Amino acid sequence: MQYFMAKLKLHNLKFTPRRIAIIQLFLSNNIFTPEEIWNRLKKQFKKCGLPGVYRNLESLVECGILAKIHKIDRKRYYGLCSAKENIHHHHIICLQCGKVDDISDCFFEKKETIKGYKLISHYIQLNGICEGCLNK
Amino acid sequence: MQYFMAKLKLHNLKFTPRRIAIIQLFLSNNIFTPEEIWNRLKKQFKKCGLPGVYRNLESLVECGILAKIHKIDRKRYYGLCSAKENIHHHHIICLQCGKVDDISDCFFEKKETIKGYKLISHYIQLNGICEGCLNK
DNA sequence: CTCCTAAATAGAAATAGTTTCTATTTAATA
DNA sequence: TATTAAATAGAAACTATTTCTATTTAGGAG
Repeated sequence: MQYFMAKLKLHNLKFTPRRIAIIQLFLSNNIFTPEEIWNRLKKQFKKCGLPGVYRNLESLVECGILAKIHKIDRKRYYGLCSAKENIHHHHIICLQCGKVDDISDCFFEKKETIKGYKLISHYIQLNGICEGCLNK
Repeated sequence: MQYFMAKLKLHNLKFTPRRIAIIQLFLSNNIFTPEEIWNRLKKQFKKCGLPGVYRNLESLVECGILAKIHKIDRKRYYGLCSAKENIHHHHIICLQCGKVDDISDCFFEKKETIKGYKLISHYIQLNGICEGCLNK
């Protein structure tokens, strides 16, 4: 928790009960949609607004604690991001348990051009089954 | 146009004026959101519904004429897909003119596992500046 | 410990993007 | 030309997300 507190502080964000609860939910290493987070928070806090959840998830991304995960269902997912800040990396998620891991080995990072295009940015999302789930 | 007609036929889709118009818009090689397509179609057809545009774009993807393009702005984009059907490929888009090209050279295609995860699927979106725009 | 201020919050309402539904029309075969 | 599956418009519903306003709170300064 100290680690997260430091990250928040670095970005002038406060260490609120709401945020502690959100971070704790993510410590399971699962990915969640804003609504899933909201449903869980409502059990802990009798007052709890969905817009607040959206805001918190976004600020946690800003300070590098969470990462946005894109799936085909057009919902937003978030997961813990363990990579050092500002280091180019992507994420692989386990389709079974929702676990997220960082992938720093990126084919496109060094490429300057591809098919005549000057590469500016890219987005990679990997989906798989994690070791734990494979061994079940 | 013959080419597209054949693709549509293969999927039991009709060659309607609406679809011809949509395909023609994409022949510029640009990417468009459903709403952008709709705005352009409204000039040609006095009656024209947005749901119909959505349906058409989806069916054109189904038969391999268009590809879905993902950008960060949470809107749906579509672009012409020139790749042969069922061939694993990704897309690179020009951030300046919106041109789309296919990338068949994929680093992850042969990889079976990565970081202990058994790879199931992946999504790659490349953004760059095309040769034409670079030379301007 | 108390005051202060920027940041966080709830809740209501608005917005944006997309989908569903129903009735009508049309393309492309027989 | 008749037939029928597919395509359509338009209205309405729906879902995810954002904006707005007023109130509350965390955490540093004194």
